[in-house]
Amino acid sequence: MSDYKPSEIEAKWQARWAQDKTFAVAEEAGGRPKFYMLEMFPYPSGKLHMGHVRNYSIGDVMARYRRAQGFDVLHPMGWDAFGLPAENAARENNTHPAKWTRSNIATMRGQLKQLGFSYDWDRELATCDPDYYRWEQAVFIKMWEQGLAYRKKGLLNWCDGCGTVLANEQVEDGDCWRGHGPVRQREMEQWNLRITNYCDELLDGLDTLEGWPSAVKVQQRAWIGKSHGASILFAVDGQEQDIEVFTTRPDTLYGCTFMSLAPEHPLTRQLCVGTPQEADVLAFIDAMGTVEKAERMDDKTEKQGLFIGRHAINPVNGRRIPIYTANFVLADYGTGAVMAVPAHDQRDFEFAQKYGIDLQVVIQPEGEEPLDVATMEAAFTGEGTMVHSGTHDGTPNEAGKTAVVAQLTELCRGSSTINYRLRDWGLSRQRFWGCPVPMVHCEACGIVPVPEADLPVLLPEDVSLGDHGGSPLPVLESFWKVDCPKCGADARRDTDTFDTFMESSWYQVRYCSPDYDQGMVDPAAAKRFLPVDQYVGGIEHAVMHLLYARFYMKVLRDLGIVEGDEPFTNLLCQGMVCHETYSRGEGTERKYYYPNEIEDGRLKADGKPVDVGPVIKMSKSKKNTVDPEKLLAHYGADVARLFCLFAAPPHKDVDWSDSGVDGCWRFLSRVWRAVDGNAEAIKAAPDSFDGLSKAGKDLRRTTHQTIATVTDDIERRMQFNTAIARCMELTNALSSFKGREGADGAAFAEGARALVRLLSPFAPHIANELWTTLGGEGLLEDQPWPVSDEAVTAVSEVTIVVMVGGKRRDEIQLPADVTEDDAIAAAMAREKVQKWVGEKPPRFVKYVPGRLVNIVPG
RNA sequence: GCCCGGGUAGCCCAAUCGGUAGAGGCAGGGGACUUAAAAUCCCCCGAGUGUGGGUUCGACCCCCACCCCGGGCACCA
Repeated sequence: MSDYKPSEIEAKWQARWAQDKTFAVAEEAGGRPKFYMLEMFPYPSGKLHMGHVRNYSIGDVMARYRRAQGFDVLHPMGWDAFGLPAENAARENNTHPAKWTRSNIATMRGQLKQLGFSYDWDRELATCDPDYYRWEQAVFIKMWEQGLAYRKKGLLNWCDGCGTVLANEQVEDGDCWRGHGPVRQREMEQWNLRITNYCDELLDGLDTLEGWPSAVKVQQRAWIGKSHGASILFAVDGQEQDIEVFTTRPDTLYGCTFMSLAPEHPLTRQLCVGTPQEADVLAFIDAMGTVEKAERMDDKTEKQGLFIGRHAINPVNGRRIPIYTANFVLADYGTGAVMAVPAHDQRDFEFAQKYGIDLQVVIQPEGEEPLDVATMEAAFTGEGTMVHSGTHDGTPNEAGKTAVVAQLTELCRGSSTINYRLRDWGLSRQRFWGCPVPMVHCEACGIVPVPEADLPVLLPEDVSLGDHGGSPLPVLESFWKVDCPKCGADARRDTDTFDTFMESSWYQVRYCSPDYDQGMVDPAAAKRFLPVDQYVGGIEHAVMHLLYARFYMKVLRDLGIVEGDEPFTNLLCQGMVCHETYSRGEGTERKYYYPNEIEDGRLKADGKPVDVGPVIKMSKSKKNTVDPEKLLAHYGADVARLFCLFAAPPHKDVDWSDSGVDGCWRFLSRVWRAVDGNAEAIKAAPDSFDGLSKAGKDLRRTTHQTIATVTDDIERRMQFNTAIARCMELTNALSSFKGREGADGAAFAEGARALVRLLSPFAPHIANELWTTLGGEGLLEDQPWPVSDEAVTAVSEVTIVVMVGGKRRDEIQLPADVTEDDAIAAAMAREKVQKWVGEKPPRFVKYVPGRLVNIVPG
């Protein structure tokens, strides 16, 4: 027998898989069903981290299992290769984003191959490849033709010092991250996609996604934020001007005593002109512009605002109400204007209290003391009856909502409305390392798309980024200077690039036919493989990526490029990989240490203790990461994969533990000894189980039960930790089993072969090696998945627990097919049971077949 | 504050439909092997399920209230 040496076997099988193209999908479907397994592709940041190892280990189990079940499995991998980190790294290291990115891809591809994942590497794609993004450009032009893409003004972080737009993450405390002074908001034309056209479909579609975690669906529903209400027009006193508000509480309209406008609302600036308050209001608007959004959003921030010098007229009672601008009113929700009802809205209440504005109660809670504006300590937001509401008095407020809207409709001053929180998708990024926008701006013709024959618009790769924070494209004449495709005059190419969520919104489509050069996807391939049957990734993408991808799918469907409504049928969100932290020092001086610098709570370098912090998500900043490279070098891929899967079920967080890794190493070593150490006996074992011993029967039962539970754990329960535990159990059973000859030898051989196959999705290298050792021909991947034989798992006798009054008092062995009456009789006959039951006939007897008898004494 | 998870042995985790709380691993104790150690093998120890109520013949599981931890969020009119 040899020792288990992963370094000697893993590379060998990886080479074999690559050479045989084991994981390539058959060109034509041979009558087999397809299974499209996809894990979220990584951003090529440098090296793999443990989160990747876990994500891809989970996906690989599912892919390998489905393949074993006879599916044509599509399991691709690629690179989400555009993004800001590449630009930053390029500036720091004086290199080019493309070079940095491609070098990272090479490193990470090597690591993935070392882990032995079952990808079809021929389908690998990188989103920064022109053959990829050209289709994004082509489809974008189609979206523009359909009116789905449009331009509108948006606010951007502008740094005067750099003369560029900054991403949110490049703004630190309102200042430019490169120390070039304050950042101000500047309006610029931006490309947008009308995702809001699909609000209802995106919302209703969630109900069809039974294979998605409810947490993700809940978050998406909240993000779309559909609410029913009314839009109401208020006239401005003395002006030819209406203000439109959105409210979910039209029933409180009679209680409206003032109006609040967002500081950014155009009317705020416009209406104050010529009033004594003008200067103050303009100062307030500017002041609000510099306050960080996060701070304004914080509910602890005090309500702030001021009168803008104008009044509005309540359309139902003619009341003249002051117009305020207020910090808590959001410009981009609803209409950016709020009818304030301080008696029945807590925010309006606080604002009114602060600025001494009148309250008017219009909803009276049923059966309680009348509300008194003088003594109210909070707004009343509950249900009740309408009062001080003209003809609506006495109406329950719910019914009042419709009644007031009807009244407004008659007056032509309002209507029933549905409002969504979701806003259109802003696409333009003033960045370099992204997909160029395939549009030309011509003075005469306006916006002109780049003709299809001229696609792709290539991102130049031979430019210097310079040391300002911005993109070189606007100053790169060879890039932006073009002739208008329509009239031929001098024109300017759009120098923005797309949000990188664009590329990740359709990569699952491109994988179906990554080399297709007639369009985004070969229709036949799309028909064969879409949608993704199982998607695996982090919960952090619950909203943005997963919502954009769903939207994009619907757009592609409407453009006739793909069929189907949803991109991902089943979704699994895996938990984070966590580790405790080690540090010293106080506050900002605190210095962190990597786990491998620590031994027994002490820094190896000086032998002195460090502060051991809580178990939190692995991150570079806290240095609580474990390097997959070292782990791979020391234990090999199978152990690394196994530990990630064994430590916790996929959706839960994993606490990294070195001792747990050791345990997995020991387990695979035990498997090795049990199988490799008995290879000759296993190979020589007969086929027949005639004359099996009692122990042999038990082993066979264990084998077949393990097959059944592991299969169920993988396929239905997606609980790989228990599947591995079952494999450990079977290993233990094999290790302690003595028989090697005759029928018992056959039972041992059966168990060993089953173990190897069951283990193969988790630890494919050792499984293949042992399979070969046992004389297996070809690859283990081509062997069928074992099937549990119910005749073997069946038991002749069962242990029935006898409870008296709900407490366990005895147990009895009975034939498995015992009847209820016989089981109860057998239980009653027991001396121990009699003692607890007493003389009287029992009040109640419950029999759970094969499990227990519960006798409740009289 | 609101929404979504989670709290089981010293630790990570099982208990699948409301039916014996313990499968698996780690750690700990004892033993075997060894000159010794490592490795390996065998045996053992261990909680009554965050807290308090309730429903039930029976509750880790269902209901109510509360505590703690994690994640998410929208002052959304």
